[in-house]
Amino acid sequence: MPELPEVETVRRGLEPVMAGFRFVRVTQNRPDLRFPFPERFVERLEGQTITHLGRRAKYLIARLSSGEVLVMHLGMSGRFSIVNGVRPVLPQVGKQRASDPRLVRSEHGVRPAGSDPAHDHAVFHMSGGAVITYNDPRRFGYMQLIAETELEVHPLFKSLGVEPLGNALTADYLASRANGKTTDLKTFLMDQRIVAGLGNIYVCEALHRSGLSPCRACACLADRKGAPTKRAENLVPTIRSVLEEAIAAGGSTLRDYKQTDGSLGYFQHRFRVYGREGEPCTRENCGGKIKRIVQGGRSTVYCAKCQK
DNA sequence: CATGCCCCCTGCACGC
DNA sequence: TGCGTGCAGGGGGCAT
Repeated sequence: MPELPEVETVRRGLEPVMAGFRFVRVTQNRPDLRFPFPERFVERLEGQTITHLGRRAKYLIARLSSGEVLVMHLGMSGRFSIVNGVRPVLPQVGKQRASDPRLVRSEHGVRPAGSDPAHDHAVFHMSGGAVITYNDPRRFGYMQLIAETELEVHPLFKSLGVEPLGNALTADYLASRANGKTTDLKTFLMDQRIVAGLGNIYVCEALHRSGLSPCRACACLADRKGAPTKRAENLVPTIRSVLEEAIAAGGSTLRDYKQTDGSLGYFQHRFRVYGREGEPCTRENCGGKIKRIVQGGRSTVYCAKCQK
């Protein structure tokens, strides 16, 4: 699920129940996700107040009163869900319970439909009453505790590129980073050391909107003198607008629900290439056909007719 | 230092 | 119905 717009959507969902509140109780249900949970994870969180909940690239960053920051990455399938301190009301135990459509049976017993307790890896009970559950079937996500003073030099952050929605993303910047490189444009934009927060979907969408082929050499963003080309000038606002539209739409929901309150993002309905392999190009009067190729081990979808 | 490939893990859609 | 295959929003680590 999560590229920058999804992570930002999650951040906005969590902020009202995390920022300014204290971890009253923390439950850690397994030793590791992608990496082991930090040493004494529960102890280092319980009692701490979150003074700020921010985002850098695809990371959520909770600043703690202890001087540490809790860094959370959602990987491919990580999700947070919030229950506001009240247990969901379940119907009576008995015959009618088994047939209640709000409930399902699983190896974990009868549980609310849509819940997935097998992959609830951490639970935060906040002082405001919210119960925040981190669920991640694939466990590509992770959490780290880092001293706030070391955040910028930490290996996770020190080589991150610019925020695509910040002032640092300019045509000049792209040109200077792309100049002389032989990488293709798609892989270049996916590289978190260049632009931090873009992922497969939004790179494909931005390239289609800007009419640029993902196969083109990224060096096309700079001219012979290293100055930005028209392509670079065009690409920057396109990247921004795709991300901004996606955030405004609550991100994209690909499989089940995604936002912290369980509601759906709906930007996926505005994908112009992603998930449209084999379909006619969505560009007015193009008439091309959207195809899928593999670049850097990841799928790229694009229209070879209107993306040059 | 840069690039390419494999891998982590689970679930789901698809074809037979 | 059941099974095998391929694919999925990310990115670390290793060989070259």
